[in-house]
Amino acid sequence: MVEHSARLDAVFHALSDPTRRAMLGHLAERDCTIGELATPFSMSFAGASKHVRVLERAGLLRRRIRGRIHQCRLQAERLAEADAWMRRYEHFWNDRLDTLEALLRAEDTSRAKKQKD
Amino acid sequence: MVEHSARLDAVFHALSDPTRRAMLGHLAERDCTIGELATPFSMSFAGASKHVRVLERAGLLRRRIRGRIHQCRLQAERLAEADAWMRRYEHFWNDRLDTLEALLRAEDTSRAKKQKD
DNA sequence: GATATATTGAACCACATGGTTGAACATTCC
DNA sequence: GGAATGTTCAACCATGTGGTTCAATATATC
Repeated sequence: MVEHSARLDAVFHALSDPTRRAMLGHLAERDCTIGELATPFSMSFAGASKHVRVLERAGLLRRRIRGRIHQCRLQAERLAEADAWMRRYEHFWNDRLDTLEALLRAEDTSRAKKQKD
Repeated sequence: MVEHSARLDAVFHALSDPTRRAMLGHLAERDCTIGELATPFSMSFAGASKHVRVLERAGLLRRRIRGRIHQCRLQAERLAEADAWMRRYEHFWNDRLDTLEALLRAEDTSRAKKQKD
């Protein structure tokens, strides 16, 4: 497996802040300028700019500078990497369902037996 | 939607450190004591203990104290929550494939046309 | 050229982080 | 009881974090 480690560090760190997650939410609907990303949060422009840079360094958005406007676009490949990491644990959170399913199957079997008897 | 925000903060923060991700990797294979979690990393016992607490507070592991031994078990529900959050973006990282597919289809169509001509 | 707009940079603050060390605690073993 | 084992606590350190403010830069508009 490739050495994704530092990348995952950056992505998970970027996602660990609710402001940044909300920014990604906005970017999911449409491309945004820094200003548009800043205004929903009662926060200084410079503060928002820092958050955007964290997202950018994590590879979660791409910035296109057109004149004085910085247009940001969601870039989800790194999210995919992070998701791939998480899915290695998928069967752990499905186990309860699996167990339940097994129980139901066993119940059916015993009921079928009873009917035969 | 429920207010998962603080939980997601904690989970993503916990995942943003490579040592902690590796610890989860070990826990995925078998339950471990704090000592077993600490030894693979050239790190003090107390340091490992801190990491474990971060994972515990994020709800990613459960600790069962039996005498002087603290047995840790992976608990993946919170991973599932984080994964659910990420999958809202799933179509973004599938878009490239979709686009490629569309291009291939278009190419086929135009080739078919040429053959007709 | 002057002014308004969009963004970053730099300096700062309070606080959290990842790490250490050494002492303390609790339990098990001899 | 005494010694070894497994773990945490407390204090400390260097660095990073999320936030601010104010100045600087670059572009657009009048």
